[in-house]
This record gives sequence, structure tokens and C-alpha cells, in this order.
Amino acid sequence: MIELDTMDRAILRALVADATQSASALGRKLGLSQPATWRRIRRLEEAGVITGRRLELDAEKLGFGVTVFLGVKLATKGRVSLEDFERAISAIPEVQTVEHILGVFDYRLRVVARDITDFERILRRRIMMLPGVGDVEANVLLSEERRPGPIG
Amino acid sequence: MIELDTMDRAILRALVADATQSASALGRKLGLSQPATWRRIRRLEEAGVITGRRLELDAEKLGFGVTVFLGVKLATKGRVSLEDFERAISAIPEVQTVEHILGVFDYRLRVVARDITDFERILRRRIMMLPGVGDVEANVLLSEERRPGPIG
DNA sequence: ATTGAAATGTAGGGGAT
DNA sequence: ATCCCCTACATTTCAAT
Repeated sequence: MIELDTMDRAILRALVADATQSASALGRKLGLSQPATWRRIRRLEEAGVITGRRLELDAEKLGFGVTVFLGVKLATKGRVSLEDFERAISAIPEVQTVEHILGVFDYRLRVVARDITDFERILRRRIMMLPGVGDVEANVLLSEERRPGPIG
Repeated sequence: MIELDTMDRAILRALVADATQSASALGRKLGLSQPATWRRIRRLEEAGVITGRRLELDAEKLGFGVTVFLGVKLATKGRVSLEDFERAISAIPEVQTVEHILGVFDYRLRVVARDITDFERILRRRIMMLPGVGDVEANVLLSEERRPGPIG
């Protein structure tokens, strides 16, 4: 575990708000030189606090107008079942996120489809064919808001 | 809706895989000049296909070891209820994502907490106090995998 | 007071936009 | 042409001795 001081947190907060700004622009805001800012960012990356920079795409503009969250219960839950399921699901490109969870369901999947017809095809021919799938619950995404979340 | 050709899709695929690479490096891979690559990227941004670049943080390294997905049903679902709920939830910093959904639940929330004790506090004093909250379902995140998702 | 570690600043080259 | 990333090197700060 790494120690984060006030300046590190300020940098993280600023970059979460706008990941495109340069180290020099950020340094000016925080009263720090460009190399000092850059070195702190790199240290945060090396420490694994910053895990990456991700491109955000508009799924609708790409022709995927439907996003569905699926809760999945496995019928049988041995170690092999989990591995089989995870291996099989990696072959479905429409699955954007696989979350292994504990609670009412075993997995949560974020699935995109061109439209509802396309989604039915994915659900019936792909999701339902996954090994060990038991109960499935679906929720259609209407809108989504991402918040910065707590830093320190 | 914008028309995307094969090159646009190749650019998007490459940038989704690695959002840090420069336009020139990307152009070399795709057999395109650097300015041509850069103009295409900017065009994709202006068209709203690329909506932004987001910093990915490791919540655990920030001291938030627990992530929970909450499904929320509202007790009353008029227009005012939705607005009240969304306004109230924006005051809870531990809520990272608010998804308005259609199906078994009305909202899905991604919530981070320092530990289970901290989560209980957030659940009882914050989430359960939200206006109009009915049924709540919880799933604890064990692990998560993000996949590139389909482009074309 | 002195030393050593850590972080900062200035300056400059190389590359990208 | 401008801006940014990145390294090198000298300087400062601060804690511990």
C-alpha cells in the first residue's frame, strides 16, 4: 500500500475530472512544476493507483442502441463451473464487462446489442448456451451517470 | 449518425486497447500519416463517437476495499419521484455510478466503501434514507473484467 | 550540526500536434 | 511554430542522528 499525500489526491481529483489535461497545465493549477507533476503521475501509475486511461465511446453512435445488464446465477458452483463459465463468456464480443459477484447472483454482465432483436439473438444463442447457467435477470439501461467517486 | 469506414474502426479498436498511444505511433501501425490519423481522431471526437478519456483508478489502493452493486426499486414511481431520487443521490460521494434502468429494478448503483462496516453506515444512513426507496438488493464485487466490446 | 533520503526546480533535447 | 514528454543535474527540505 502506497502513501498518498494531499498533492497526490489533488492530482487524482483533477485527472478524474479531466484526463486529457497535460502535466504542465495541471502543474500550473496546483502550483507545481511540470516535471514534479509528471513524476507524481508516473509514480501513481507504477504504484498501481492509476490502472490505465480508457477511451469512452458512445455505443449508440457505433450502432449499438441497446445496453442490458444481466444478473446470472449458476446452476452448479464448483471451481470448475466458474472457470468454464468465464472461459466461455470471453468468446462473446457483445459482453463488455464481466463482474464476479457475491450475493443474489454469481455474475453481472454488461451486454450491448444493435437493437432488441439483436439482443434476443445474443441472449438465446449465446448467453443461455453458456455452461452452467441457471437463473437470469435482465435490466435495460435507460441512462447512466458516472460520478468522480471518493479519492481520500 | 456518422459514417465510419474501416480505418475509423481500426483507429477506435487500437485506441480502446491502448488510449495512451500517439497519433503518429497509431498511424505507423495502420499505414497512415500522422496528420491524417490525428484528423480522424479529432473528427471522431467532434462527432461524439469518442465522448472522452477517463482515468481508471484502483479503488482498493485508495483505501476503498469494498465495492457493492445495489439494485433499487422505488416505492412510488412518478416523474417527481425519479427527480427527487436522482437529486438526493448526487449528494452521496460513495456512489460512483447511477444507472437508470428498466426491468426488475429502477436503478442500479455502484457504491464503494472502506470496508463492510463503512458500507453498513452508507447503506443505513444514506441509501435507505433516499426518498422513495423501496426494495434494495445487494451484490458484492469479487472481481471484474472489462473487455473491449464490439466496434463495428 | 550533519548526513541522507525524497521531492522540487531549471534547463534542454526529442517528438508530437 | 508550439506544446508536451522526459531526462539530467543542482538545490532544497526535513527527519534522524
